[in-house]
Amino acid sequence: MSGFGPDDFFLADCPARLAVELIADKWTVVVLYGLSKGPVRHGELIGLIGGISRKMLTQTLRRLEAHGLVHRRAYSEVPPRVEYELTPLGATLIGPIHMLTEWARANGDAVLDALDTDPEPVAHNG
Amino acid sequence: MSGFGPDDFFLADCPARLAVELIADKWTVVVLYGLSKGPVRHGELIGLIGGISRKMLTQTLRRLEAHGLVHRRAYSEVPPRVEYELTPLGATLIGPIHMLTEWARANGDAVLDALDTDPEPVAHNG
DNA sequence: ACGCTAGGTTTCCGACAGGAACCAACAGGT
DNA sequence: ACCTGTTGGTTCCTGTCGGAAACCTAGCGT
Repeated sequence: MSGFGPDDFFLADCPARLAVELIADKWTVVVLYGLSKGPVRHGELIGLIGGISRKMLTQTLRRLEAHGLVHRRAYSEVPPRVEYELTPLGATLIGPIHMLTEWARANGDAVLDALDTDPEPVAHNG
Repeated sequence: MSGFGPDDFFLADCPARLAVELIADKWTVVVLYGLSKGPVRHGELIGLIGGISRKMLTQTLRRLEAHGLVHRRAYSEVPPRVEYELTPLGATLIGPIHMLTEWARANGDAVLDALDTDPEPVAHNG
């Protein structure tokens, strides 16, 4: 009746679930989007992504790097220069990510409108 | 230079960013996936989604409801029965969500493999 | 000698996730 | 009449995490 197969990533620790939890994160989607058009520097991302802190950006990039989605290229220059780039595996995410961002662009206003419209007192419990 | 337009949802509080942050969340993606095939009861989702607690499920559903993506239908029966269903707006998310879950199914193993393979000491700073 | 730049880490504190226990409402058994 | 089971939800407590600001490293220009 459920319509789902038994391996449908509902199991808490299956690889698919872990993969989703890796990218279903407040900053990860935006960072991946920022990387989707080619190599970008740390500082560029800081300036590009409004509201992110260096700490969270580094943390997010490290996690993606550890999972093989992002490659970190540090040049031995002064001042230091570091570029981040999607790996081939990471590049397979561009499609899904862009679908999400396109959806957000198309429906962001509707979602915000609902916040003001919905509050009819519906009484969730008694 | 950047290749991004100025409205490219990098601004911290633009509707697109808020919409992404609404669904880019540990549980939200899995819950939306659980709803993607039709109305589901609260208890069904609890049994279906490994690892989620009643509290987090309720919280996630309420947030989606407030943003107009999910509709809550409570039947006045005993014991109580509550069904959750995607709204038309919520249904527009099925495509993006399924792309994500398909990606996760296809690449989950690769992502986990990278965790064991990568740890070459790369020296991120000095 | 000093400050600037660029990437990163450390410190501190408030907020939130998560689990367990509790609550409400009524049907049905005894 | 009383107790129990079912279902959905909330409350309480604690550990962890996010976020801002300060600090660190290393060379180059002046």
